Amino acid sequence: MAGDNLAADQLRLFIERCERMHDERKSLAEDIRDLYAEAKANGYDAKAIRHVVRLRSMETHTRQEWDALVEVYRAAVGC
Amino acid sequence: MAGDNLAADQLRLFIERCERMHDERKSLAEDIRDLYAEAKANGYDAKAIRHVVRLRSMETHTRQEWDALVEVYRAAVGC
Amino acid sequence: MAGDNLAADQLRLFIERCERMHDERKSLAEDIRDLYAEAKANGYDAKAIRHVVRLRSMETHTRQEWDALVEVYRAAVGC
Amino acid sequence: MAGDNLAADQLRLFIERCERMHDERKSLAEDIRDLYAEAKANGYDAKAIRHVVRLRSMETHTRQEWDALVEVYRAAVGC
DNA sequence: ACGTTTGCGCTTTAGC
DNA sequence: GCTAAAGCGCAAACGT
Repeated sequence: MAGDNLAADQLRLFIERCERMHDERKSLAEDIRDLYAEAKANGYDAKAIRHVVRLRSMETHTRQEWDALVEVYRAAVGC
Repeated sequence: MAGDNLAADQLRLFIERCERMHDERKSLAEDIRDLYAEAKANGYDAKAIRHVVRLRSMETHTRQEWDALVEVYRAAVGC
Repeated sequence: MAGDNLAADQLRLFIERCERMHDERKSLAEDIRDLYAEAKANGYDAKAIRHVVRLRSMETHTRQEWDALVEVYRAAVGC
Repeated sequence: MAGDNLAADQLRLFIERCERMHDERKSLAEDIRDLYAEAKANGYDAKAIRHVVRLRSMETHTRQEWDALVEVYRAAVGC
């Protein structure tokens, strides 16, 4: 029946849209990896950059809380 | 010293480029999430779609692995 | 031939030893997860504990270098 | 204050427990590494053994995934 | 809302 | 030394 084909087509189109977006995400992840490789090639520490990016993505007060918590834990073990 | 400021500026610019790409990735993740929400709103099963998308990409990977394994075996018997 | 059987048995035993050790590792990983769950239940921040454990696993001078580097990067972006 | 010291001690003990388990895991990883080295020394192909071990565990996983997918499809058509 | 489970990306190690 | 693979941690997603 035509209605079934139509429904199947709509579902197929939806799935294909999802696949395209997943591909985009994968592609973007590769671009990010390339950027960090470029950072490394220019003498920067990629791991440290990632760390700072993560810190900056936090809200200010969240970051301050995190810093304080880590200080407490480090003090507890003396390092 | 001016050199230090220059170096710090370059580092800052690099980190900001990284941040922008991370933001893009986050934005894309939200888009994907929205797409699945739209699927759900249209009566589709988001989980099933995710499963199918994953299977399609996984089969390729499995096939590649199989091809590689066959290559190993062929090499082992020299043919 | 008996020699072939012997050789095959030895290989099989070896593979089974490998599998057992992989299982042990998996089991240990579960134990670690449980421990962090217990930490959380007692009001500790599991993520912060992981962070400190990682820092402590570094050599002292490596950790100091890491701390210094992060300070430089954080200063560059002002956070 | 004494209460603070007590709390810090408890935290320290917890972190040390975590560290011990991490050490155990690291030690086990080394044991596995040694086992593969022994395999190589005995003329076995370590890579092939790893591959076989991985395949054995993967097949189980794949079968489970397949069973789950069949369940989804059966549910979709109500049988 | 919470805990569990799963997928995804980063890190590190092994092999070439 | 570089590329490929595997372990590991984190975070989002699903069910309770």
